[in-house]
Amino acid sequence: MAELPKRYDPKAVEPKWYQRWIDNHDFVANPRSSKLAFSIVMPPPNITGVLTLGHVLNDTIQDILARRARMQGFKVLWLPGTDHAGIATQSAVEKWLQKNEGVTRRDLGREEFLRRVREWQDKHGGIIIEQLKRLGFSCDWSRQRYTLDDAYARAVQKVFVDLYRKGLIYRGRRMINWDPAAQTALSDEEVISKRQKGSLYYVRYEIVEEPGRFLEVATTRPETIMADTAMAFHPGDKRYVNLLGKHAWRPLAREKIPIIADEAIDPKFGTGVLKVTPAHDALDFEIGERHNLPMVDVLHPDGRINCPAIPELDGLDRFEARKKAAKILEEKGLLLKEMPYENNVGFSDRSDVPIEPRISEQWFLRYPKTKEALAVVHDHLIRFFPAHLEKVYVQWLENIRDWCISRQVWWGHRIPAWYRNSQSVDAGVSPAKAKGAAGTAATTEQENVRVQIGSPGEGWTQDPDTLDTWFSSWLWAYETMDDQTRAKFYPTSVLVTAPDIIFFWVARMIIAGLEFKPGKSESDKDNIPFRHVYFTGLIRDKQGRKMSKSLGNSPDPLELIDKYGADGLRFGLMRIAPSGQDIRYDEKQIEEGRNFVTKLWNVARLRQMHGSSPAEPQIDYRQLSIYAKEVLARLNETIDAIDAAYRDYQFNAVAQRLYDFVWSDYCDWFVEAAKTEIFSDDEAREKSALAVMDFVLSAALRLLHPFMPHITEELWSLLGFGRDSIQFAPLPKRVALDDVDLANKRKLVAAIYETVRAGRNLRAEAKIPSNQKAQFILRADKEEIMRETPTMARLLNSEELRLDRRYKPEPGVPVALTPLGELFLAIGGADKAAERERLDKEISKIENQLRTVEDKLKNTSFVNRAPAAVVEEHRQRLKDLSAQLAKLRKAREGLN
RNA sequence: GGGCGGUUAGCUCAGUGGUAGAGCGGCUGGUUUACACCCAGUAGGUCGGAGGUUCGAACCCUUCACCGCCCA
Repeated sequence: MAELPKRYDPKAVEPKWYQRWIDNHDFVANPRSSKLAFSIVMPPPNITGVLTLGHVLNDTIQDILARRARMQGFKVLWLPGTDHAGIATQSAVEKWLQKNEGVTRRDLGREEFLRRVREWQDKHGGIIIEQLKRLGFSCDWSRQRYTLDDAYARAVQKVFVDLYRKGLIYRGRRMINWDPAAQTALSDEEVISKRQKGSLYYVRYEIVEEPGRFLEVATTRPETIMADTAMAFHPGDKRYVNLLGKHAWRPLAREKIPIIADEAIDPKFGTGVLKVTPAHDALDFEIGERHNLPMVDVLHPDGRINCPAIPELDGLDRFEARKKAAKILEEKGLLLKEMPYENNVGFSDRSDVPIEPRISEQWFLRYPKTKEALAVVHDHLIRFFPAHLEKVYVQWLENIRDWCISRQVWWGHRIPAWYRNSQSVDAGVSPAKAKGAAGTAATTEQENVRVQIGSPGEGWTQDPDTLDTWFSSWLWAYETMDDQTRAKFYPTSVLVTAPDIIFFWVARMIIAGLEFKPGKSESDKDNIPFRHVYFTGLIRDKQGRKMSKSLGNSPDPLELIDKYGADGLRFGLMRIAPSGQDIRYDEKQIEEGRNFVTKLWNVARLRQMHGSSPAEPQIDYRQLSIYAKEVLARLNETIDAIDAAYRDYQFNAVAQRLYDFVWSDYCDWFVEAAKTEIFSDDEAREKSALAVMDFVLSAALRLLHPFMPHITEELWSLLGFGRDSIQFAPLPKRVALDDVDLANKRKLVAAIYETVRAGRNLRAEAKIPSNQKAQFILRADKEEIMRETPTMARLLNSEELRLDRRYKPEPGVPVALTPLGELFLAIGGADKAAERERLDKEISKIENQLRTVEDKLKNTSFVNRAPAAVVEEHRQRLKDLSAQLAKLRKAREGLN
């Protein structure tokens, strides 16, 4: 067997194994397999995207689940793919075109622009997939899908047509969220409300019927005054009742507008009077509908003012116009005051600019199956981890509103609606067209509109708009699978995603599954898209800020892989990923992951230096040292703890347990103790120790494989464990440790390790350098430790550990109390003063502990009411502490 | 305004009723034949504040403060 290189080199090892796994088709899911199915669909990254730490976190968790399931004997499908990301991709390409060719998409025209996007997609779309592969992810790449695949696109169109025929999709003229930067409508979910500092302007409107009398209004948006079509107050507001039915002069674009009363007005806000601007505010729109007010739109789609009547404002950007309008009012003496003001403004999740509420004709979906979607989560057909996110989901579903699904974007799934007259086709972009009443399915179901896949024939023009990207990705859980695959792998086992897309994606996928029923029966159980949803945390920087491109605080995972290896990055990240909480990222933690990988490598090297390992390590229970029994018992505990943590998706707990077991239990204690045997002349003992090393190492590699696939495969292969890939090796089971004496043996080991710690402390206190051998004497009366003294001496780095039950130390010889007896550090010329000080410190520590226990036991209600076992435990502690104290005091007296 | 998380060592976080923990960082000593990406030792905490329940509270309850998220 080749010697292991002194250093582990992930750069050489990781690509080698990944290529081999791919060549062997190890990740391909065969739907005809007789094994039980385990499946995950990967949340598809955007084709515009590059790999972020968020992807690493998310997809590493999926890989861990997939790899563990393979080892548990499941047939695993992990289905990858990408998302066309309508607005994001279109914006990216538009930006690129503007920068490099100085042209807009309208300059190019729809066909040419789409050709350019596809070009761009072919060049950039695969980048993130290749990046994912560097992390060792075990996706079935033969099944890679794209939301614009032909079959997938047909499915999206079919779903649209079906929902339309069911009357759930309709076209309507409604108040929507308009993104003036991207120039498209958005759904409610894509609007993020942010606290904004601005001004509250107090404006005077003169009463038409009572010249000289004014109505005062507080508004944050003076630039929309030209669109006011009424003034309104609360019907119960006594200040204004006498004005009802009269009129006010609109101060900009001067015109008479009625004064009305409406319940929706908050009499406590501002002056209690509202300027009603139905075309530019959702609440005002409702008021306008109730009072049959005209709607005046004074904004261009890009957010500039559209009001030729006022040349000073016409064409100005809305925010410049706001200041300008205030100035004009001030000059007219109609601006009373301007107060600093903070309010919530809706921002576009896409462009990060303030949204304009705007009347526009769009396509909407009335969500089906909302009750069922609530029930499947409530009844735990679908479980959320962490569970508290169920409440967020419930809250959204209970207040659900129709989904605006059309986008004024060219890149995406074009809406399969056709119009007979091409002039009425500019849907959405111009709010002035389509003058019909508020739309319903009935109004759109005219002979001039057809909803179907493919053109009805000549004279028909397709709707120019595309569908919200989420209207395609809500089918991702099953439209990515062919029939056979679906029969085997749907519903999927678990979805791993971030909590910020719980509405965008998770909830909508559940609804889609329940509505379209892709499962093998009609029952909800067979049609839910996944059984579990695990929500990861969001990764923040050291200061707790979100990772963002603009802050530049987002590290490049590829650089991290170069520095620390994919396994190091994966493990480091997993160890700090608590369930349901955000993650503070610090590169130090990735470094620790790398260090752990190195530790594993080195302990394997040590093993390998002592000869080859058998393919299937066996242990002979009768030959086991007490240290071996201890480490095997700890292995059992680790296996149990890991199982429990996996059940709750506590990946950080799994990682931490493995880290502690390998580093502390195995390397620091067992291996060090076993060196006595490994280096001994007794061949049987050496063989037994090496067998235990192999046994535990083999188990640890398998337990670690899902977290760090490359190095575990490399070591599995180099050490010759098993003939096949570790990927399909069964996970280790608990070792049968049926020694009736196990508890006593473990107690002895604990006492020995405790004694070693005490001795090391004595050395350090006595300032004996680590490289200098020391002499210890244990004043003990336990025969059973006789044969353990060589091991203890090794662990203490001492020449020897002498047992002497009658040992009489010179005054000043440092002593420590251990569970095995008094341990003396034999040094010449002991420093009496230092020892005195050390003992005094020790004595007062014990005295304090003793006092606490005594006080408790003196408390009769404690003794009477606490469980007997607890009281007994305290009594025992009292005994132990008293004995220790007596010994310490005796040692201290000798120094007087 | 409603809802949900969080507040434990300098930092990042475990700990869900019975003696406060880990890693990192700090300090001390060390190239001990697996590992300086390491080994050994060590300092450091009135568990956000105040009440309550209990023999006993970091943990359960109430309330307040601060930080974060979601929804209006």
